[in-house]
Amino acid sequence: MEKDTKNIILAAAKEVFTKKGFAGARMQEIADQAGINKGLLHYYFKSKNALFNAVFFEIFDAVSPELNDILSAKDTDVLTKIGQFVDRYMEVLLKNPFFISHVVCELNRDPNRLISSMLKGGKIPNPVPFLVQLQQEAQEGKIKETDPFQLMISIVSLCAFPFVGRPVMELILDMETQDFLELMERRKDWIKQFVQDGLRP
Amino acid sequence: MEKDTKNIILAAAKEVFTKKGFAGARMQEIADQAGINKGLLHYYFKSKNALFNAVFFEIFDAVSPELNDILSAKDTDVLTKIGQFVDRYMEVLLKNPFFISHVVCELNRDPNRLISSMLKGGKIPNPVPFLVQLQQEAQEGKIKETDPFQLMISIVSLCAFPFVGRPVMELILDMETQDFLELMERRKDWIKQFVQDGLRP
DNA sequence: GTCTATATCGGGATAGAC
DNA sequence: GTCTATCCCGATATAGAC
Repeated sequence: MEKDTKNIILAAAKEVFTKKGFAGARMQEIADQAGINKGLLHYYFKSKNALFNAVFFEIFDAVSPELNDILSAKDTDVLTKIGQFVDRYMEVLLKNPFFISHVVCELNRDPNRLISSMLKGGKIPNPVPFLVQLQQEAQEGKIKETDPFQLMISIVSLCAFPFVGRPVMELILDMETQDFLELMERRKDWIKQFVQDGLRP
Repeated sequence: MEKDTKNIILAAAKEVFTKKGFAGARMQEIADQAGINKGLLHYYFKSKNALFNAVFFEIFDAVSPELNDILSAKDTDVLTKIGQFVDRYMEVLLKNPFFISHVVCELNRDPNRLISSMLKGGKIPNPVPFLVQLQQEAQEGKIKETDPFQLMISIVSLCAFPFVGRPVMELILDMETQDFLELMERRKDWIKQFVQDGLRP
C-alpha cells in the first residue's frame, strides 16, 4: 500500500505541522499520528524539510492557479471578481482552517525556504491585471476611486486574518472553534457586502 | 549595570524571537545578539520560556489597556473611535513590524502558554461596550446596519494582516521592506476612509 | 555580574533485520 | 515496505572559577 501510506503520512504531517509549526513539530509525533514509526517517515520523505514542502505544495498548487484565473478573467467586472475571489478563498480557508497560520508562521521564520520553492514552481499569483482593471473602472465611475494596492491587500486581509488570529478571537469573544467556523461561513457574504459598500462611488 | 544588561537582553531576545519564533530561536543567538554569553542569559531569566514571556508582556502590557480605553470611552461616536483605534494600533504595529507575526505564530502553536498568562494579567481587551455602541448608532441611523462582530474583526484584520503576511506581499508585489513600511504608513488613512465609506447609511 | 566548561537530553537521521 | 536500535549533533540548562 505505498500510495495509501504516503497519503496517510501527508495527512498526519499536515495536522502536526499545522498545530506546532515547522520547528515545533516532531517527526515522532507525525509518525504516531500516522500510526507508523519514524524510520518509515524517512523512507518516504528524505528529510523533515522535504515532508514539509510536500504538505505545503499539495495545497498551494491546487489553489493558487484557480485564484489567479478569477482575478485575471476578461469580461468580468471587478465587483463580480471580488465576489468570486472571496467565495473561493474563504472556501479553501474553511476547508483548511488551521493551515494558513502555519504557512504565515513559516514564511516569517524562514521566508526563503517556501518562497524559493514557490518561485521554482512558477505559480506566483499575478495581481497586475486586476489592479489595472480597478483603476479603469474607477475612472469610468463604476466604483469609487481608491488605491488598488490597498484594496487588494484589504480583501485578502478580511478573508485571511481571522484564521491566523483565531486563538485570540476565541479568547476575546469567548467562543469555541465550532462557533468560529460558523462565524466565518457567514463572513463570506458580509465581506462581499462590506467591500461593495465601501466602493460605492 | 544590572538594569542595562537586562534591557539589552530583552531587546536582543525580542529581535531573535521575532525572526525565528519561539522554537526556532536559539539562546546562543540571543546571547550573541546581546553581546554576552549563554550563561548570563540564564542568570537574568531562568528559562527560555521566562525570557519569551518577559518580551511578550513588555509590549502587551503597554498597548492593551490603551486600546481598551479608546474603545470603551464615553461620549465618543464609533467613527471617531475607529479612527483613533486604527491610528494607535497601526502606530504600534509600525513600531514593532516583525513582532505580531511572532505572537500570532506562538498563539497558534501553543495557545495556552500566552493565553493563560494574559488571563492571569487580567488585561484582556473587552469589546462588548464598543459592540453595543455599534448597534445603537446603527439603530439611530448614524451608520449603516451591520454585524458588529464582523466589523470589529474586520478593523483589526485590515490593520494587522499585512504585517503577518508581509513576506508574501513583498514577493507578490515585488517590494522591499522599506517600501512596505511606507505603504503601511499611508494605509492608516486609507483604512479609516474605507471603513467610513463602508458604513455610510 | 560575567565568564568558561560541561552535564544532560531531545530529536533528526541512518543502519540493518525482517 | 515496515520495523527496531542507535548514532550524533545541537540546544537548554547548570556548575563553578574569576
